[in-house]
Amino acid sequence: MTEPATRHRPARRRNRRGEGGRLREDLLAAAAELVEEAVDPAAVTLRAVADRVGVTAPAVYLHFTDIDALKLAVTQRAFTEFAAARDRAADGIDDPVHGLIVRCQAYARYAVDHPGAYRLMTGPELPRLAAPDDSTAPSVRALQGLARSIDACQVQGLAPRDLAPDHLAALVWSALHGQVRLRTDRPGFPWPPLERDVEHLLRRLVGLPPGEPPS
Amino acid sequence: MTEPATRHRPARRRNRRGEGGRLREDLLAAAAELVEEAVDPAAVTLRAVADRVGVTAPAVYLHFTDIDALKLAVTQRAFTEFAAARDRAADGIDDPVHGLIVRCQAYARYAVDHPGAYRLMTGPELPRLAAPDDSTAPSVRALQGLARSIDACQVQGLAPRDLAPDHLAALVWSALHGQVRLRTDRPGFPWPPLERDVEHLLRRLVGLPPGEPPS
DNA sequence: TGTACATCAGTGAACGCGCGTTCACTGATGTAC
DNA sequence: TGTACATCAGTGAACGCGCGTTCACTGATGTAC
Repeated sequence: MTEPATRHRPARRRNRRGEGGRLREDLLAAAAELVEEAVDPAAVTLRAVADRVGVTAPAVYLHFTDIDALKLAVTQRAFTEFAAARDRAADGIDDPVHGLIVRCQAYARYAVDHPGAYRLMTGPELPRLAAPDDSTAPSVRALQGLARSIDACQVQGLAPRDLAPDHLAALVWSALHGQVRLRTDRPGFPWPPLERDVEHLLRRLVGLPPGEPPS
Repeated sequence: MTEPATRHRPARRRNRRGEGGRLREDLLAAAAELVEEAVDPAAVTLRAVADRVGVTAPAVYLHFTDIDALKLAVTQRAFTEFAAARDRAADGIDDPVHGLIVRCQAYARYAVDHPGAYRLMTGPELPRLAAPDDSTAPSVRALQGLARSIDACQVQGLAPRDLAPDHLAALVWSALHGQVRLRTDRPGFPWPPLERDVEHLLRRLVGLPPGEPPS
């Protein structure tokens, strides 16, 4: 079923003295690759990561206290990249409605294109890896940003005030999450284009006025 | 971290001749229990199931060809129960709007109350266990039922026809899925009451008229 | 009603596997003199 | 400029564990006579 982990270990040169830290980067990159390739998150093992880098298993302990620390580091890096992708998409957009839609589209696009990282960030594994605060903080911050975007639309009269921005943000977030997870887990289903669906969700949930598609 | 699997094996009497089939039921029940208890689906192992029943591991092979067959049987049973719970909730309701809302609330309620079974039914594991048709058929059938409910609302003029029932059904399904999965995976978040959120989602996505809450 | 026997419902021991983790070590390389 | 040496960046072998799966077996029990 799964390939044995001891395969294709590439030739690798030992780092020079003082450059041992490079292995840390290599391990993170390899782990991120495996997270994306593996359908089953349990397939991301310490030995598989070490093997992909071309190093023996104990070498991982030079930079991480255990396999959980490595996974947590991968997750934290993913959160940073994820947030950056959303910021990049909304960069320079002034219209709050347009900005809200584009941000949510970027959310869904990144998640669908990085299903492994997204699973790690939102799945049941993170609470086990991180302290309660660390595991919820990034999501809570993203949610607050979403609530602010919705509030901006409401303040400018572009959306009705019938539900609090916080509450709407939670509804939108969960709807986006469902879109992403179902598309990832049921790829055989004839899904409509992602960006259009996200726009539909937003317009309907937030009550945005109909307008030309932003993308 | 996890309890060793070889714990608390209860005293168990061997079944009488001709009643060996009871073990099959016991195994299914024990596996379903473990599915609900385990945060990590990988913790539902053949040995853990056998141990819970009070039987040695090889006894499982008396009734299932391998561990995947057991998991698949658990999943199929869950699908049946899940559908029955929705039917039960909507039983005797004539108003299509009310029926639609109640059905979706029953969907979300069952899923939140049986997170393990729901994960098995909608997660990435099922496609590996079952043939493509078997893995999508129950969801597709449920989705068609949802589309019919939405269509009924549209036909009676209780919802706008601005989006096809199929498309709306997919949007609603994914939104429910997101609600359920996030509530399950981030239980620390201050979620509003589930039934109210489901009603909000439906009214907004489908465009139902505001009305008194059905529950 | 009593007994031999076939069958049924499992058991017990063993296998190879990959896992995370430990420990003592090695060999290249920068640095001090 | 040459050399001794400390340090760095890993290696290699081994551990105990739980896993799924196999195989030969055993002991209770229903049935045929």
